[in-house]
Amino acid sequence: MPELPDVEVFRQYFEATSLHQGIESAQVLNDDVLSNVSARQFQNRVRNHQFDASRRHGKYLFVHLNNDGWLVFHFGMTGYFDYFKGKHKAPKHTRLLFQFANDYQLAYVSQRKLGKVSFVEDPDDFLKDQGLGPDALSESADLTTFSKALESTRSAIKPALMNQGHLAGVGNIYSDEVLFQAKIHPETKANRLGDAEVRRLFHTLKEVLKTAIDGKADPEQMPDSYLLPHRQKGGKCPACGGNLKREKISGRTAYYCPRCQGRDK
DNA sequence: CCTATAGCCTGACGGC
DNA sequence: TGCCGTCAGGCTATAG
Repeated sequence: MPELPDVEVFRQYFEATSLHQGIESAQVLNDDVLSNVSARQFQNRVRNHQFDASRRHGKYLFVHLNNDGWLVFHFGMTGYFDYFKGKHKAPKHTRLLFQFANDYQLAYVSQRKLGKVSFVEDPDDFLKDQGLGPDALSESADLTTFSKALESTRSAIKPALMNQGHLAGVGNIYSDEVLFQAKIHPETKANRLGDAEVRRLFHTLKEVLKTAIDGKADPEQMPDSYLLPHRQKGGKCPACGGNLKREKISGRTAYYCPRCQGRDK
């Protein structure tokens, strides 16, 4: 699930539920998801402290602890948070569980364990180490940067948009959505796009991500003109009604409308 | 250097 | 019902 819009919604959820709450304890139900700390270290650093700030960059969520240091959540393909009242059972595949003083708990759930949680002193150092580009919705992800990134690669536009080193936050689903809205074929070579197309793509990208966040990253809440709710086998193009095409592009499943999204490669 | 591909991990779904 | 293959909104290490 988690691309930029999803993670932004997780961040808002985290802020609304888990900020400024005394953490009485934390459980590590599966330490596969911890990347640079042991279960014991994790529990010790969290216990009797509070989360007091959050920040998102691309698909990463940073939460600050009031005793210094940040916890970094990455959600992989199947991660999410669930905040619930103490007595209830934690969801299946809960890997980490925070117990708050108000008798609520926050679960970090990750079915496939492709996500990771770690501790960092400085988020900016972490981002640099990961080689991440600017967050797709930030000011520093401007047209010039975007355009340079696309010129620098010979790959297809879809994987170029998903390259976190160029621009952080766009994944498989939203790259399809952005290309559909911009009416660009996903296999078009990134460095062959004309100036006008690059500009259109850039504005579409920002627009789609913002719209998705406004709709809580919920396909049901997307505008009728969006591909997302139709992105399934047998899906029809919301613009022309034609059959959507499903194809593997650099290892990932792409959906697009062959009629609306030209086929100039 | 670059880009493309297999592998990680677990479960859901469809076909036989 | 059971078994098997395929697929899944991410990233990394490795191969070419």
